[in-house]
Amino acid sequence: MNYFSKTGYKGNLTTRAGAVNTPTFMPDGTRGAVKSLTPEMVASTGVGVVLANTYHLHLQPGEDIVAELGGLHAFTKQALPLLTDSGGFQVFSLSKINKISEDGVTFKDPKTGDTIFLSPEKSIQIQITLGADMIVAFDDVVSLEDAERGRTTEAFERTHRWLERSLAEFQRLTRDMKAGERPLLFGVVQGGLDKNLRKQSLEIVQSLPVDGIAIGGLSVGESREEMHGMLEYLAPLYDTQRPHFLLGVGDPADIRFAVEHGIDMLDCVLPTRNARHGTAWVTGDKKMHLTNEKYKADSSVIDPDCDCTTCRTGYSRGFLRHQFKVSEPLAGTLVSIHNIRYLQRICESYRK
RNA sequence: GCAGGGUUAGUGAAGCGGUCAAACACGGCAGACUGUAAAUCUGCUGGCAUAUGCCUUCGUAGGUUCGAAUCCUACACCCUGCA
Repeated sequence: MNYFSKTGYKGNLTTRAGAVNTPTFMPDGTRGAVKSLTPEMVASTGVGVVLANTYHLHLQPGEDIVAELGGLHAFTKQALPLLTDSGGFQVFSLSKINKISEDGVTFKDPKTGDTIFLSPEKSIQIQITLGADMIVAFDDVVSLEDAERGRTTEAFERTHRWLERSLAEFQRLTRDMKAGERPLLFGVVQGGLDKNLRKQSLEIVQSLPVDGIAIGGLSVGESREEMHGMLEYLAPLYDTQRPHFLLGVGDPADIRFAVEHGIDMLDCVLPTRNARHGTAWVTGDKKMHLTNEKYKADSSVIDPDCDCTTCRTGYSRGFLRHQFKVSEPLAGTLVSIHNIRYLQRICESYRK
């Protein structure tokens, strides 16, 4: 029943900022903060790692400023181990404003007019300068539409070439670091919904001296069956000596499925975005729309079985609904705490 | 008292003879959101059936017209000038 015990990472994840129990859900603090939460609030949810994003922090305020202010931990006042995403996802999510070449990707921000260039080397440099404890190789993520146009193979191949470049740059920059000071590098597996490509990609990534394996290119709009099918297919192929990080997943049912199929780490914007939009998860993985009229005079907490700070403090559904209706940011904050805790509890339930 | 302007769905506000159950905004209701261009976006929002349909609405009461939220008359209330 507990597939995790058979395929999951065997040891605790050890980073230079401390050990992390797995499986673990990691909230996204894209621009250096988990939206609407203080580091104390984030810590109260029991999470072990917080993410930040290379693309966003490079654009603003710039990694040099972050470094000047003491690095990501000091800058964000976040003591928990930090993981930066490479900016590879922005190749997908900002595909309308970027241009991909073998060398790297050029982004043109339509708002600021800024042009930024990201390459495997550049992404690793930024992440090292930011001071993250775990970093991710710069990959080429394809959208479903692009996959239909046959870009999957191109992105798959490029991701591996870029991984070798990322790894070389990583080794160059960390050469003089002591073992305990060196951040961990994750390579990314691509291949779209093609099992053959996925298998090859996993073998290539696992053949390299990376510290962890990330599964990318899922949860980009494919069906749940397709995503689960791929996770099920990859599960027996994992090297259990290294942690497996499923990028961008998120939904309680997907987290359960992923963890039961050998995934050790997951990150997602869903708990915080849904929270800001008024949706909480409750026992049974059900969604609760707190803005619904039926909660107007509801004195119960979001989920009586939840041990998050929001539920334990006793904030009522009626109060939360009211704060949402009057657009008070506090509502999103309180529900973010609840949702992150909900996902973390799922992960904790799989730990031995 | 005289002259002029106004009264439109929960609110604000378009419309000024037919294609008007009536733009748009807000509010209301419901939903979506998966490595954050997302405190965002989508649908519905007179009533009843809900697929095309029917019924009652545009201050009130009459009238003109094949046809009125739109034109005319009277009345009610509000605003601005002059008394």
